[in-house]
Amino acid sequence: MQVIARARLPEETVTQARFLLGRLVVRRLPEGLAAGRIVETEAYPPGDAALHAWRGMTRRNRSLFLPHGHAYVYVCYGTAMMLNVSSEPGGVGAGVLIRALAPVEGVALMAARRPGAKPRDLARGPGRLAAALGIDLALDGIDLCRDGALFLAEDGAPTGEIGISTRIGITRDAHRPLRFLVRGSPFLSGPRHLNL
DNA sequence: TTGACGATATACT
DNA sequence: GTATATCGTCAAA
Repeated sequence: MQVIARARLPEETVTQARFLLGRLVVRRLPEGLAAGRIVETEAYPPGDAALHAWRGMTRRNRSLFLPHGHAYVYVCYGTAMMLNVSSEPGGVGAGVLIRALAPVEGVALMAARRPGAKPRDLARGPGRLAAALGIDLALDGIDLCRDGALFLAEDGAPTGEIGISTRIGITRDAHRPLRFLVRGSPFLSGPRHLNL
């Protein structure tokens, strides 16, 4: 398992969203290591009306304007935390939402943070994934291309076939095919008919 | 299996 | 006051 260096991570938003499929999100918790393989992402490229940075920088979305490979963590609907990877050069403001993980390591640690959840549901959905890995606002803005509390890694495993669909839960620019997924994964969120 | 609903942080009208 | 990149719970079918 190797940390993904910034030079290896694609800068362009859609390219990065596809690249991240099959890669690992690694979290260092006090109790130990927890990691999951990314099976679902959504791209929010520059100019997209559903992108938080669309109307400019605010205190919440400022991490989107960091150079590609930094974490943008925010609270959605007051209760769920969302993990994004910033994309594009510094100052542009764009990112990729991580929507679902296949648990790989530290499954017991994730289960402890998601009481009552079935193994398949541990990190199925952006809010669930963040809860399972103990991701909170303290991690907003950290560099995901360096070994630390939270980072991206790869282990050379084949990604599998990639499927494409419209994004979930948005209204503006809802028709754009910017959701990417690993076909056939049991850990995908969203309605089945979108997971082809 | 599907659909409605409330919780509630942040931004915008 | 209204909208939102969600989730868990509950009820009906």
